[in-house]
Amino acid sequence: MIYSSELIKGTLKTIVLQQLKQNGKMYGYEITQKVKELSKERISITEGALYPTLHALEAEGLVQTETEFIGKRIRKYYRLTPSGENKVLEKVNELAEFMNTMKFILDIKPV
Amino acid sequence: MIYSSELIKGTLKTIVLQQLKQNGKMYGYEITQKVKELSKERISITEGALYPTLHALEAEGLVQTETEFIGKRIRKYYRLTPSGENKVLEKVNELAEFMNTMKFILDIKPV
DNA sequence: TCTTATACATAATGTTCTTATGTATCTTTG
DNA sequence: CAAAGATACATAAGAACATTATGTATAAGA
Repeated sequence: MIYSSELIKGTLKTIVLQQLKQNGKMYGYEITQKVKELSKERISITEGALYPTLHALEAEGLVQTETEFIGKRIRKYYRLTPSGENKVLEKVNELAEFMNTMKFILDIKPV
Repeated sequence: MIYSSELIKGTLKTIVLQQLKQNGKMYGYEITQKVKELSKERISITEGALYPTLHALEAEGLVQTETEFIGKRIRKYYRLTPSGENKVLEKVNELAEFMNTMKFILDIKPV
């Protein structure tokens, strides 16, 4: 079952930042594949969503980039800046608390 | 701490439907107050978000309304239709699974 | 050689929220 | 008793963020 896209809304930045935290440096396409794999095909990050998000994170100073050439093909790596390191902790904590609140409100039993 | 609004995105319909399931019938303002109370002030549903959502749920046939007068003031009660009863189960299950997937991806430890 | 995968990016569009505004009644407080 | 705040509905303009479509280009596999 693929999660309906509206659920991803609001969590995309957090997912991206946490992936960068866990893996040091990653390029865009790699992030989409990693998230697809981790979610067992249930979360697909579209390119139209990912790239603007990465550019926004860079503009906010939360990530920095380095460009590499693999043969002739460009590859743009992203990694967290120090302020990105702080931000990811905040974002993940907030989401964790939000999910607990939602479980309470929706009366969802632990598995 | 108030949850940043982007987290609510995509979960509002589910929250509203589940409230109606738990409480039988409710009016709009009552839903905002109940959710505020349950979330310990951390989730505020704005009227600009709530009323269009309720109207959309009605247009989709998931809820039906009955209007009451309290003195001279109107009060519009919403309750689930049979198809709304099915939908709320779907939506809550999907959200529960999504949250489990997110916990896994974000490496969030159980409390 | 053709298709699929890799890899970036942007633009038009759609959805859904926030913020602002509007109307009106009821209750509390100085 | 007048003003302020709470109750209760609703809509419109604007912002935010995603989808879908499109574009460019290289690499790998059938």
